[in-house]
Amino acid sequence: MRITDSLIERKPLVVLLGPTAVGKSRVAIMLAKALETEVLTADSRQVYRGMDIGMDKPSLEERDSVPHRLIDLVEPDQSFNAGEYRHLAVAEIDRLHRGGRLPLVVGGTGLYIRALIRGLWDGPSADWGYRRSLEENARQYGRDWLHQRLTEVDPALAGRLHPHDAVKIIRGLETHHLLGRPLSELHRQHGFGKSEFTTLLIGLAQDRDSLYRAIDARVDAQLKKGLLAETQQLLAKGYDRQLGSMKGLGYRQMAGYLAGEHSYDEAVRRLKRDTRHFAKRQMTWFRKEPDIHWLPIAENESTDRVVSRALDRVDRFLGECRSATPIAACPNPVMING
RNA sequence: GCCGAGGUAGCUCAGUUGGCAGAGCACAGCCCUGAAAAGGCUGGUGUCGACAGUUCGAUUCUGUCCCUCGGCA
Repeated sequence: MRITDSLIERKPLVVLLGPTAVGKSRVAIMLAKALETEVLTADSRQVYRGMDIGMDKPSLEERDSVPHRLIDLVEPDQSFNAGEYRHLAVAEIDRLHRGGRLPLVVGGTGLYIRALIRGLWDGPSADWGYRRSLEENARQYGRDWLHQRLTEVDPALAGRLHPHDAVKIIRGLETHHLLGRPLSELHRQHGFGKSEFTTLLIGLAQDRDSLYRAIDARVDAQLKKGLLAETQQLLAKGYDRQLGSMKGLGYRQMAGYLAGEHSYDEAVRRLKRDTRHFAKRQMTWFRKEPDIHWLPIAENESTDRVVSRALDRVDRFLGECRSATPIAACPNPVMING
């Protein structure tokens, strides 16, 4: 399906999101075929090469049938972040638009999706050397030391963050260190207010119990496919357990077992539990995201049926977009990002 | 049937020398602007097995009963 130039001007974008194990990837492949487009993954973990089973990447056959972009971008010991993601994703979307295609973004990383459709403040990425020195100081002077430092340079942000939330406190200190300005002020200026795309957000929703059953089943399937062996290979290549990528679900728990910290059964129990907790956090995030069109799906509902319901929604979206003369009348009102 | 141990939160259990019950796990709610599958916060009313007695007051003491698990028959 090609879309017309007048439509392309509006930069239409379809995003398929939802918690882990809800079946996004399966639906996405069929949706992409129907729309004659590609799958742009919005998953902070599928960017790592060699992490296939744990990150539940689509199979090679699936990737053969429909091009998947924005996966396998870096090695597990390389850093990646929301800013890079946005940069690359915008380029892919642009490429598809130029070819008259409707871009389809699929994923469960809430921040990446938000960053893509509403932007990020224009700041520096991580300074790992500085972060490590802050962590070292925190170890030496106590848990509240970082928070006290942040109170000195950015009291507004410090007031908003819990004293134990070291990751976000460190980002605030880092920004002040690099730019000399409080992060809270830069955030306020950005405000997530602008969207450069006309976006349809489709959320796949499943009732909690059946989603949890799906998670358990998927973990069992991942183990069967060789999650443990994959973890061993990654460790053997020298990827340390402390790496962000190795802290991903699956590798973290398997590495704990391999290090003799707990039994295999305990690793499996933890993996299932942690995956449930993760799914829950995803749902909390998405609940707050505005303008998501939720598709409730039944436990035994076929992928075909879900896809056809999603396609109906996409058709309606394109129709609304087409008939709307002023851009503001599009379903997801946009302000063109100057 | 007899002897022993036990019945307290969804689960495993602690505890109350008698004064409106508490941990771990599970579960739920939430925060989030370049680490985001990361990181962080919050949440415990539960006929303390049932009934009766003693007591100002019983989940705690006493009695009877019911149930579970061992052992002996």
